[in-house]
Amino acid sequence: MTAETCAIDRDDPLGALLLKLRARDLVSDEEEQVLRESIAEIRELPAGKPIVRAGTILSESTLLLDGLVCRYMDMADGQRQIMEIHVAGDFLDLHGFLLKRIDHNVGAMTPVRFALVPHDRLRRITEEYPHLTRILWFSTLLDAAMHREKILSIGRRSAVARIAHLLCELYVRLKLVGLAGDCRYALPLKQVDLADATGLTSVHVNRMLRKLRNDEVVTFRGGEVLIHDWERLQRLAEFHETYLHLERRPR
Amino acid sequence: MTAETCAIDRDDPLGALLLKLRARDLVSDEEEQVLRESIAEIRELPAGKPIVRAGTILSESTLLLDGLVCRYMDMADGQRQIMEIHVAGDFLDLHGFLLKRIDHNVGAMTPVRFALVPHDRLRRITEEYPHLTRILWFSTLLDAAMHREKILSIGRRSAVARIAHLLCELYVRLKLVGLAGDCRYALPLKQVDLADATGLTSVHVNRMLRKLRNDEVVTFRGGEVLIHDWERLQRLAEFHETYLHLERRPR
DNA sequence: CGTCTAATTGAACGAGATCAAGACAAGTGG
DNA sequence: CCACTTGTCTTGATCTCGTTCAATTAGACG
Repeated sequence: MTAETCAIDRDDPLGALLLKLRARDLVSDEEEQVLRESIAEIRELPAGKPIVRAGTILSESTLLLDGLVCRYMDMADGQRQIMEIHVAGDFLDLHGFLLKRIDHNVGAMTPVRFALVPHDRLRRITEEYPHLTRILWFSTLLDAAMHREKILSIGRRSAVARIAHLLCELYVRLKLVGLAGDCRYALPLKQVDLADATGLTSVHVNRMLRKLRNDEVVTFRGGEVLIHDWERLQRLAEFHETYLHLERRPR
Repeated sequence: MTAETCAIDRDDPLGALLLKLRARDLVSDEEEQVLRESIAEIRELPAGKPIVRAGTILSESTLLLDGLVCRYMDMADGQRQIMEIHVAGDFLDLHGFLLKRIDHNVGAMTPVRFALVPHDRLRRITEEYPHLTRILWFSTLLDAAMHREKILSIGRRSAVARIAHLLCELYVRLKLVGLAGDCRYALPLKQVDLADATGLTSVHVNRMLRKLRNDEVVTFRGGEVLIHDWERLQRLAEFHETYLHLERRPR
C-alpha cells in the first residue's frame, strides 16, 4: 500500500472507481460530475475495525478509496467465511442501497479510507440518470459474478487451486486500478485471511503457499505477492478472467 | 409440480413474480402493467435442456414461470457446481441485461415454461420507471445475497448442514410463491443435482439424506420433500431467513 | 529482552471422496 | 408377459485431502 498506491491520484476520490467503470463502459463527464457530487464525506479507519455489522439498516453506501476491506459472515461456532475482498474503487455497500438491512459484515482488513455516499443521492441518480444507474447496477452484478466464481472455487477447486485463483483475481483487479505492478502487488493480509477467504484452515493455507513457492509459481510473503509464472498460475487455478467482464460495451 | 402449481394462477405469467416482489416492496398497478408489457413471448423447454450457455451474448432475459432451472459452471475435468436453483417467479438472466456476455450456464432441471423479456424493454424501464428499476435491481441483489449464503454454506457448513440449508431455502422460497404446502413441497431433482448444488458427491448426499431421514428431520424421496421437524432442520442448518430480505419496505 | 502475534512444522485424525458392486424402478422391444 | 436396458439409488470398503491438535520458530514492538 505504499509505492504503488501513488500510481492513481490519491487526491481524487473517484480515480480508482472511474478506472474500474471505464474499463467496462463509457462514463460521461456529466456522469462523473454527478458521482463526484454524490460523495458526502471522507473517512478513515484503522485495520481490523468493523465498518458495517450484519443486520444494520444503512442509509449510506461507501466507496473504498484506499486499503482492503472484506465482506464476511460468521458461523455460530466462530468459523469465518469471507465472501469478497474489496480493493480501491469498489463500491462497498451499494447492495445496502436497496437491500437496506445488510445481511453480512463488512470490515477493514488494513487501514482504510473511504467515501460516504448517502442513499438519497443514489436514489436521485436512479431518478435522473438512467445510464449512470445502469452502470452502478452493473457494478453490483460484478460482485455477484465474483460470488459465483467463489462458489465454484470453494465447491470444486482443490486447496492449491483456490488460493491460486484468489491470487489471480486480486492481481487482475488491482492492476485495473493501478495498484499492481508487473507480476507483483502488495497484499498486506495474514494467512488466516486467505484461509477465511478460501474456506480452508490457516495451517493448510500455509502448506499450500509453501507448495506454490517451492514450485516457483507464486510467492506470498511479507504482505507481498510475487508471481513467478503467470501462465502456470492461471492454468493451475483454471482462472479465466471472463467473469470479470473486462469488455467496454454500452450497458 | 402438479397439485401445488395450481395455487398460483398459471395463466398469469406475472403471478409468481408479483408475489415475490410484493413481499419486499409495493408494486403499483402501473408498474405491474409495464412488467406485463415487457414480456415478448412465452416458451417451453423439456428437462435437461440448456437455456443459456456461458459466453453467449444475450439480448433478452427470461422470467421463469414454471419448473426448476439452475445456473451452473463446469470445471475442465467435468465437475459441476450449481450456483443457484431458480423457482417460478425468478428473473433468470436479469444479470445478462447489463453483463451482456453471460459468465455461466443456465439449464432446465425439469420441464420449464418461461417468458422472454427483450433487453430494450428493460432499458426503457430504466429510463422511465425509476422505482421499478430499483425493484428489478433489488431482485438481482437478492441473487447476490443467496450467492453469499451459498459461499458460507460450502465454505463452512458440514455436509448435512449444507443439504439441510438448501432444503430450508427452497422451502421458504417456494412457499412465498405458493408452491410449497405445509412442511412439504415438490422437488423433482436427482441426488446428483443436490450434490452439484452443495459441492458434494452424490454418494455422500445419499448418505446424508439417509441420516436426515433416520433422525426424522426431513425426507427427500421421489421428488418430494417432507419436513418432519422444521425447527430442528433450521437449527441444524443454521438457517436464518434474513438473507432473503422478506421485509416489505420502500426500495 | 520479554511479550505478542503470525508463520511454520509434525503427527494423528476424520469428513468426505473414490471405487466398485448391487438393488430397484421404469421403460422398451421381442 | 417376460427379458433386457437404462438410470438412479443404495451400500460397503478403502483412500485422501484437509483438519485438528500441539509444539516450535520467527518477527515486531515496547
